[in-house]
Amino acid sequence: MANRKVSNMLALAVLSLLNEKPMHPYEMSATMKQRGIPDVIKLNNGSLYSVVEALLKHGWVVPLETSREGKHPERTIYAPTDAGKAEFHDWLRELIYEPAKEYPHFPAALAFIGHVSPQETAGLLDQRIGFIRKNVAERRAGMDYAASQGLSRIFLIEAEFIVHQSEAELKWLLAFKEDIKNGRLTEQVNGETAWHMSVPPDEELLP
Amino acid sequence: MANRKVSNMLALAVLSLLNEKPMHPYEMSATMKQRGIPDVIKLNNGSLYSVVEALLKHGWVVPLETSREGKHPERTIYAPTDAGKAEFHDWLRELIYEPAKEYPHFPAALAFIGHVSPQETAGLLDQRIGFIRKNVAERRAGMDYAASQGLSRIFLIEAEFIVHQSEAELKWLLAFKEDIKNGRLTEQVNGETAWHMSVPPDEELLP
DNA sequence: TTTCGTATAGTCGACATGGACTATGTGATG
DNA sequence: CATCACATAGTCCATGTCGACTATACGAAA
Repeated sequence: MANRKVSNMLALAVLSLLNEKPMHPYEMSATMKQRGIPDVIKLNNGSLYSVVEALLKHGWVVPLETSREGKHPERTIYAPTDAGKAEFHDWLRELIYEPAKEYPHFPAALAFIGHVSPQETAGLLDQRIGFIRKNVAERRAGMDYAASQGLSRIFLIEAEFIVHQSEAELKWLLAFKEDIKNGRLTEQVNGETAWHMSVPPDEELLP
Repeated sequence: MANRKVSNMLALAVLSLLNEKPMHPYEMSATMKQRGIPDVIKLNNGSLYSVVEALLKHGWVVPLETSREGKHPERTIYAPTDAGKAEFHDWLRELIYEPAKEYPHFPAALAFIGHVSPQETAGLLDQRIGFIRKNVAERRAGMDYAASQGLSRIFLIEAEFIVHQSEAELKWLLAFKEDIKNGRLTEQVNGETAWHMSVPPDEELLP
């Protein structure tokens, strides 16, 4: 993947918004909130301003004018440069066609699940299942409401994806729990149910 | 979720390794690589040393001894404290039962897909599908090899999860492509196929 | 025998991140 | 009618992160 000079995903959102019309950072923030962007891109004040600063430094945006309203701090309104527009289009396409190398926490934690007993693991998985079901229900409700207001499906497509992946995770969690309960991953060690943990003698695991 | 004093997942791996036996950072790094940890936790030199430093500062680990081999730099061997062991167990459990709030790139990019034409999107999705199929095949091969060497399934459980989620994504990508091709998301705008993009008049999208 | 790749072991510094903070105006609430 | 919460607009800075770099040793290839 190309090494983006500004890699924070907030910058993608900023470029997208400026492609619609010039804005000052605070308006970007408000617009993003209204559109639910913070559900998929971590938004916080400090990062937004420093990301805009970075975009400026690399010539993707330029200040158009600065104004002030009453005694509020001064506002700087930014517009995208041609290079900024090109960067946006190129970056967006790359994000779609090339899977990013990411490190979600859950699979990482699974790598150490041997440190938790099978019974306790089953209980923890139950709690996770509860949380995810709740998240899915909430997201579904939000989607239904937005659709009922006349918003096209294409604007909700990222929520569709997230719900789909969450449901896949639910399926996997239930199957994993079943495998624990049915003893397909465990053995009896002096009366206790423990993970079946055999390791090749030489640890020759790198083909 | 509890605010971990050291939140980098590398720290979890470090604590896990030190729970087995005291080590110096370079040995941790080598052991992690041998076990395939870098597939699920981003490992890099600089981060490892600063994470160990942070663990030390917060009292999760202590230096046991420092030694040197020839003219190589000095090595500091660390051991976990009781607090460090407790932190490890608590953190690991939390990661299992509570879904983390994460921001993967793909759904974020989907939120801006309106900026790419339906036809081009279909092409990009095809490329993504190709990449993911390749990743799945490679991971499967690695799992099969490890299993053939006698490694228990529980040590491969994170790879199982990742493959499962990747296959779910593939399914979704194919369905999305179908919806584009069948015109379930598009309309004709002066001869061109474009996304159907209606927005409620008032943008009253926050219930 | 020089050079190349790789293992050993760790340091450094530029940049990114995000929580906390400043300061003002305004509508609501008790 | 005081104060509380929230909107407006942005700054600051302690930490965290990670690529690049240092320096030594050693076997193999050229």
